[in-house]
Amino acid sequence: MATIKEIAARAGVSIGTVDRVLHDRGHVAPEKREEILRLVKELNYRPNASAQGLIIARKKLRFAFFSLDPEAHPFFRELNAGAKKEAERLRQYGVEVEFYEDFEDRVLEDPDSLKVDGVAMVPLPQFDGIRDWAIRNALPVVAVSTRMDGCTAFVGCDYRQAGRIAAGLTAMVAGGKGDVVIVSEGTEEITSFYERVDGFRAELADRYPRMKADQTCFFIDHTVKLDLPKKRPAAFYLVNPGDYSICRTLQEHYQNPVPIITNDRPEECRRLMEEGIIAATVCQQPEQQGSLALTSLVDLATGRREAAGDHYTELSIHIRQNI
Amino acid sequence: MATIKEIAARAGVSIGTVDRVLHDRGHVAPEKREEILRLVKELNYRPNASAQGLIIARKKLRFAFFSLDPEAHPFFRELNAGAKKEAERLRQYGVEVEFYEDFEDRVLEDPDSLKVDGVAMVPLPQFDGIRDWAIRNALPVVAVSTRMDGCTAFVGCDYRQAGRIAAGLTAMVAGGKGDVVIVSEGTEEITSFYERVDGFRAELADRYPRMKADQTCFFIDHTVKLDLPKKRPAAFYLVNPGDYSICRTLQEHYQNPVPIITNDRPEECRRLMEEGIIAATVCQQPEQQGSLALTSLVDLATGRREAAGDHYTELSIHIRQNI
DNA sequence: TTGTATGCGTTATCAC
DNA sequence: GTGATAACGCATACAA
Repeated sequence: MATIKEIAARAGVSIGTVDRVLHDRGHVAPEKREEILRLVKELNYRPNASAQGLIIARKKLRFAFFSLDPEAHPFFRELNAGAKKEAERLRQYGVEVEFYEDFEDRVLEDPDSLKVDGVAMVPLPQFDGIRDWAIRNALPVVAVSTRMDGCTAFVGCDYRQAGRIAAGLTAMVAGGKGDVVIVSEGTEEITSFYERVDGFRAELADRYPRMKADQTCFFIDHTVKLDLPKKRPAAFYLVNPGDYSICRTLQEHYQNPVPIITNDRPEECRRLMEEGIIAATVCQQPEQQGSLALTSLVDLATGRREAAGDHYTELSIHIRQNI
Repeated sequence: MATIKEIAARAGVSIGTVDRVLHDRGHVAPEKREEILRLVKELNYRPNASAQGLIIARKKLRFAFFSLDPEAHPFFRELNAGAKKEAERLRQYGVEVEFYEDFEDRVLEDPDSLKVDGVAMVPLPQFDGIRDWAIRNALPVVAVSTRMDGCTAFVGCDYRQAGRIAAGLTAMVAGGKGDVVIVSEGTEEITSFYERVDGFRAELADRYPRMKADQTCFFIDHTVKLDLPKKRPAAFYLVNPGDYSICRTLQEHYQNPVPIITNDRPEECRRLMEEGIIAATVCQQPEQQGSLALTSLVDLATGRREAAGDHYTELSIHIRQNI
């Protein structure tokens, strides 16, 4: 591998001059500049990543990760786990990460006490203060799982596509025809809900003309029973449930069990797949989202502007054979 | 982050002494040793990865990757691409990788001309000479995609599990009952073939008593037609095809198209999924295999013995909505 | 048994 | 406009 030293030697200059050319800092004679750039190309020079890492380490970068306790929703267990694993890896490069998973934390009222070079957060109203503070201080802000105004980068999945994939799976289990009932917890239509449903219906309309999903049942504490249609549907699409045990209720409602397609796969979901109650699930890789949020922050804080923008995690399909 | 220097300062010794303790090289007074270990724990010391990378870079590691031209099988296109991408990344850490994709290469007859610190290879008889040479010279050998005697590590998927997943998908499209016909190219029963079929049948036997897959049809140039049963099967399981266009032949053979489940997803397979001819495929992440083979080699060559053994890539499911 | 010096490749500062 | 040099954290050879 070519080094800066080698290029300097060949060009008959010092490493300082090479460095100035590489970083476009001027103060270099045009002909020397040309010669150096020629050598860079010829030797296919790439800066040594370890050496650069050592330089970055002396910046002593610190970041804050705002999320929620897994009790709020199983999604956060995996998200936080992924972020913490990545934080441990980044620690080996001299980067530190603080985690806030609690609305009670006093940092929320006193953002100035945060001594960090950037923040990642799940967009929740409680964190708006932190976000605004970060934007005012020109610090990078990464939104995780849902988009947010004013953020530097977004890490999450394409919920519409997730809905489309769920539709494809539903068609598989239903033989490409019949009525699908959409089931969801609570009543509020959050982004992850309506984008998935939107994609789901769009895919049915585009590719499965013999299927439809007109009815939506919301439940709280399994009271979904009341709303279920008399006629056995071809499948259920269970959108972002916090509590998967609703599946048992759905399972027992008709003579023949109705196949269930759902999203994500926390522990409870895995068990139900194992039992054959959930036919398939579409996952958004929450652990990867946690990890990616932090690596994006590092990239942004070290001036890699290409880290700004959207980062989509892959959507994976799981059935009982690849839980 | 704590550094060796900080630990040395706190323990009242020099960094040389701390280093000797960390690497268990002896020649340290017991009480100093204890104190240093205590501090390491207390400060949760982790060596800086960039600094270590800089040390590794001066070893000027070189590896050789033996594979085949994509013409031999589409699998190699993705495998090689993944390996080359990783090689480019490793180059930033001062590691160089040579690629051999040709049986004609004269290195195969003269392994001693290889100046490398380890090799990765797809286990093919043509590479046996290289493998034996590497073993004689105590160099790490990584087998990719198929296991091999004498290798230090294996990178690939669990073909039996792949077969089981394919069975699960087949059951989904077939409604959990009916006869499945297994279709495969050529006549030779290579590992990837029989392990997948083995897993496929085992899964049907374990979980889908109303299904079976007794018949296997081998084809060369679409002559499979001759062997297909009169009665329309519930599904086809197309095992490791080099040429996916056989799907069109299968597709047209019966009045109603029979759903096809297959493995892997090179370009040709993606197109057929797009058209709705292939219902689903189980993929072994060939790109990740290429990448992982090289990172494992680096780990082995730098003394991380835990890199020895088996590395399984994830098995992913793809349908037309997540091609 | 212990400490010191050197170098890895890059960045950045400073003197000329 | 240019070059010399220190520093990042670690490993190691060598001196004491």
